[in-house]
Parts: sequence; C-alpha cells; structure tokens
Amino acid sequence: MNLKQLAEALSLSQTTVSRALNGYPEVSEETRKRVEETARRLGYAPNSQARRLATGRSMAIGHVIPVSLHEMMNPVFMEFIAGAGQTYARFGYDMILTVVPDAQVGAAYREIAVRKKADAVMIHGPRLDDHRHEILQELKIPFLIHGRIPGRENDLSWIDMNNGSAFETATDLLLDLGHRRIALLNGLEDMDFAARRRRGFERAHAHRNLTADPALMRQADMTEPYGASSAHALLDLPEPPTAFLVSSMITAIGVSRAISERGLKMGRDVSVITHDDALSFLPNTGDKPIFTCTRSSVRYAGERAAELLIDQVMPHPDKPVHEYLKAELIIGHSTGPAPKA
Amino acid sequence: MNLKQLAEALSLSQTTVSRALNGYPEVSEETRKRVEETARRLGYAPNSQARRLATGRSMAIGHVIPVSLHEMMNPVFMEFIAGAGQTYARFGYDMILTVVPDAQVGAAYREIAVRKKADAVMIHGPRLDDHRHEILQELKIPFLIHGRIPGRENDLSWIDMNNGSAFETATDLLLDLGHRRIALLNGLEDMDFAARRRRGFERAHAHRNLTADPALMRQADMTEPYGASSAHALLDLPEPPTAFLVSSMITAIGVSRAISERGLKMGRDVSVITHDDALSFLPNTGDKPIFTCTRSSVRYAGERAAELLIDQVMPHPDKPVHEYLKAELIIGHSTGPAPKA
DNA sequence: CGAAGAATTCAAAGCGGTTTGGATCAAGCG
DNA sequence: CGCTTGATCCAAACCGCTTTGAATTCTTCG
Repeated sequence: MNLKQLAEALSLSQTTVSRALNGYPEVSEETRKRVEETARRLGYAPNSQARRLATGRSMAIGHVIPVSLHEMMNPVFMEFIAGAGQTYARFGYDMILTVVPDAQVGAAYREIAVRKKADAVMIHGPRLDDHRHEILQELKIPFLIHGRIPGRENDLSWIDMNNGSAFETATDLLLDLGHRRIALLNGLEDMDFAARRRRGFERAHAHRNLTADPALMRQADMTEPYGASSAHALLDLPEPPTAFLVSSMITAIGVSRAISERGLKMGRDVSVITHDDALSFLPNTGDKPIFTCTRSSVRYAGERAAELLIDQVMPHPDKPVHEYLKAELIIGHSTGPAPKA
Repeated sequence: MNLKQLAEALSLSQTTVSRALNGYPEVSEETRKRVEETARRLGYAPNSQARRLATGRSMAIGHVIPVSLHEMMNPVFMEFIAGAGQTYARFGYDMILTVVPDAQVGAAYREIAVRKKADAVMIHGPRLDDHRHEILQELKIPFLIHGRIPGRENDLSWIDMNNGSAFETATDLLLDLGHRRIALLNGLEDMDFAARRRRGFERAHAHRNLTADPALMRQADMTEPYGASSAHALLDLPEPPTAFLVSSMITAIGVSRAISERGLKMGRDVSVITHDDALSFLPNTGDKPIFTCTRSSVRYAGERAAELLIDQVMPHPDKPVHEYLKAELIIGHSTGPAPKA
C-alpha cells in the first residue's frame, strides 16, 4: 500500500492525498476526513525512506558510542540513551545508534553526516582533549554535547550537571563533619566530568586553607573492584582516610564491601559519599538511602538533551543552547562524624 | 556532492559510476580505479535514503526496548545492544533503537515494519505469554528472539542461554556441598528466562528426592535492594537458608551486603551462587572471583544475535535458526560447605 | 575486411514520497 | 454579465540512487 494506490482508491491525486495527510490547508475538511479515514482503514503509512529523500530531512538523531577501554561508561551512556530514546519516540524521531571502537568514532560521525543518516548527533563523554566537535563542525551537522569541552563552553551546545560544585559541596559536608583525610576515588581524569569533580574536591579544601593529599586521590574506570581494592589499599596506609568521596555508585559499592570486609562499619568508622547517576537498577532511595550522595538523573539528562537537540534541528537554526543540571545532595546512612583520632 | 555531480566530474554516466562503486563486473578495471579515486578525493558517499529507496532494503535492524516497570532489565538489554551494535557496524547495518512504554511496543514494531524502517527486528526479554511474535509474523518482517517463547521453540528463530540447566548445575553444586535449605532469588517469573531457571532449581532438588521450600523462593525485579532485603528477611527465618542462588550479580551484591551487615561471612557462613551476565561494569573475574557463578556473556549473545539476524535478512530466506549458549560454572569465593547444623 | 561476440558505457525508467506551478470551479462583486 | 478571488485539486518535476535494456566500441576470427 503506497501513496499512489491510496490515491487511486480515493480517486484523488497523490498531491491531494499527501497534503491531506500532512495537514496542509489547501484541502477541504471533508476530503481530508475521507482521506484520513481510508488511509487508516487500508493501513497506509508513508515509506520513511521515500519521505526522507523527498524532504531532505532524515528525522533521526545519531548517537555514536565508543566501545573502548573505558567500558565503565556503558551503564551511564545507556541510561542516558534510554532517556533520550523516549523523547525521540515522542517527537517522531528515530534514534540510530552506532557502536564502534574508539578509533572509529570520527569515521562513524562522518558516515552519518555525509550519507545524511541523521539530522543531528550527540557527543557522549567528552575528554579534555576532545576533537569530535571539530569534525562535526566541519561536517556542518548540528550536535549537542553531554558534558562540556573545556574552553568551548560558550560557542557549543551542551547539557551537563554541576560536577565541580556538587563535589565541592560533598567535600564541604565531609569537612564539616570533621574529616580531614578524605580519599577521592574518581573516574579517569582525562574525562572532563572527572577533571571538574577533582577541582571541586580541591576547591573545598582550599577554601579552608587545607590541601588534599595526592596520595589519597585515585582515578580509574569506575568498576566495583576498583572501589574495593582502592579502599583496602588506602585503609592500609599508616594514616588512612576517614572518608571517601566516590564518583560512581558502582565503585562505592566496592568501597562499602571493602569496609565491611575489614569489620568496619560504613557511616560510623568510615564515611562515604558517592555520586549517584540514579541508574534504574541501582536505586539508592528511601527515607534514608544507603549512600549519602550527590544525585543527578542521567536519564533525565538524556530526555532533556534530546529535546534540546530536536529544538536545534527544527527550522530555526538557533544559537548554542546550554543546560545546567544541579545535582542534589542527599544524606544517607553512609556518612557520620569523623572518629576521634 | 551527489552521484550526478560526480558523474559529470568524471565525464561518465551515473550508471557507470554507480556500477564502478558497487563492484559490478561490467566496468573496466581502469575506469573503476579512476572512479574510486575521484570519489574518494571529492568525498563522495551515496545518500543512504536514496539508496534505500532504490534498493528497497533499509540496511537497518530495529530494536524496540520497552521501558517498563521492569526497569531492571535495562543493564542487560543495554549490554546486549552494545554487542549487537558492534556487529551491525561491522556489516554496514544501522541499528535503530526505539524506547517506548510497554503498552506501545506493538505499535512501535508496526511502525517499523509498515514504514520500512528496518529489514528485521529483535525481540528482547520474552514473557511466558508473549505475543510480539504474532504481530511480527503478521507484518511479515524477519525477527529473532533473545530468549525463547514457550511452545514456539521450533518454528521461531532465537538465541538463548541454557537457563534451566545452568541453574540445575548450580543447585547441584550447592546440594553437593551439603546445603539443604537453599534460597532462590529469581527475576520475575513471568519472564521466560526466570521460569526456566526456577524449573532448573526444582529439577535439581527432585533428582535427589528433595523438594525446594517455596518459602525460600522469591521473585522480583533484580535490584540491589531486593537482594539485601530478601537476604535479611530469609536469614531471619527460624530455619534460615544456608545458601542463596541468585539470578543477577546486582542482586547478589545486595545479598552479600546483607550477609556482612549481619556479621556473617559469605562463602563460610552462607554460600552464594549468582548468574553473571558478564556486564562490563561488574567484572567478577580473576583467579578466584568474588562470586561463584554461572556465567554467560550477554554482550556476546548480542554479537551472535546480530549475526544470525543479518544472515536471515540476506537474500536467502532461511529456516528458523537457533543458537544455544552454554553458561559455564565458575567457582569463586562465595561458596563453601554447609555449616554443621 | 566484415561480422559476430565480448566488453563497456549510457539513457531512461523506476523507488515512493513532497512540492511547485498551474488548472478548475464556484462564489463574490461592480 | 464579465472578471476577480479564494478554495480545491491536479500533473509533473524532483529528491539521489539503482537497474533495465539498448547503444557503442573493441576484439577476435573466418
């Protein structure tokens, strides 16, 4: 069932039928009703390839996710994509997802742009020395960054959470509780979000004329074992930390495991604050959640990001947009006053 | 830069250029070289919408993932998709991902089929009373199931792991270790995989003329808190279990937390076996992994599934294909002999 | 040398929509 | 009544590619 057949069945021209279905004014209400009714009855829906070819708009947004050494980003990427996907579905956009090795992401974007597979693309997990935006600018395809690229905050579109200030606030909380040796288990600091978190951590110290001990700061892919083994190692130090600030719930779970493996109690003997991306499979909720955390829903970020990007593609080529999501600080069971020395 | 312009630049017809680029034999090696070289130089790549329209093949595979109450399936879905995506990229297929509320998955599949958005689709997480395959058969679009639909094992294509026998083996291990009160923390048993796991669990008991105690079997969305609270509740019983068989690492982490919260030691006081989907962010590896587990990489399943589906779409409409993945049983630190009563 | 056959190349017809530039027709008006 | 106007509807061009069927050129061989 294609447009031609439908038009024949209605004894109308393709033009009229097309217009009727697309809501153009130059068709009488009466025939519009008739067209819509028979279209529905015959189960007609326009072939999307044909429509795309004719309109020049692909009605799709591309996401390229690098499958790299940093496997850890996956659950976050994926939750973001789930959020974005819902928005796309609501607006009639398709999401095309490309999963390629790190080295091929440039090529993947190029492919999308030059073959016109999508009207816009999303950039995930920007690094400090990221260059994807340059490729995309050269290709003249609209894009939005989940995160920020240092130095390009003003002229590119992005959505991000307040990584720096969230971690500064969290550190403040720990300092207020009397902790003076605080460990930071960060993500890889060549990622922009991790670099910001680290600066926030250091800022909080600096404001009190303290300096964070570099021996207590670590960075790695945010796995559970990373949390456990780091916590063990740090707690073995002559002067162990009394608190941990952790970049991911998953790593925090590892920390919590290490703490109990040593017969200590989290929240009493050792405090832990983690960032919580609100991953659906790791709820840290309830009256008083397990982990004190800075929370910002990455799924919600996905939803908003998709809206912003669709907006950007709509026929009014706008200025760059920015959206700044504030993580909330939530007190759970895992923090308490620093133990007396 | 489109085909016409490229043809003009070469003083050739579109036909010849098209054929040269697509490897047809009726074009001289010499001009083929020339065409390829200038195409590369001018950065030409065929518009995919146009090509799709002309060929009638969309070179895309659709995945519809329901965002439902069962949020928990997400990390597994997503890991599967990451695997599948890599395969698609390798074969030049696009993946289009649709994220919709449970109630709209039928409509989403219909949309894909009737607008010709994809050449085939994947079914995720089949239920016992699943009907998606009927919609897809009616729409005459090839599909493959990740999992199985009961009663339709022979005439539909699927890829699945040995849920039943893996859990039977795991249960056997625990029974061999002397455990007689074994708890099962399963996923929701209206999902086919969970129903099979339960049957495997019961089969192992039956083979020794034992019956599994229904009071020790639970099912729910596989979150971390589900594991922790269930473990606490069960260990509070007058006759608590000495071992847990768990359907997901994430839930098992909750169990492990509950065990240590009670001052018990996993592997000594309480044994735990979990199924391990080999999620990239939850490595349970090493010489002797934390959890004894049945392991089957869902990412690998995704890779294979994509290959099977692409095969199915290639111009030789085949019989249904099945692939049966065997989970391996891996001994970790979390299991040991049952404590003396 | 001329014709048959192979090797190349091309013009044009789709693929299934959207959109431009009229046509057609009834109503409105001086 | 003739002409303008607005409301509808339509034929045909176009989007950028593939593919059919035929034309052209080059070899080969009696």
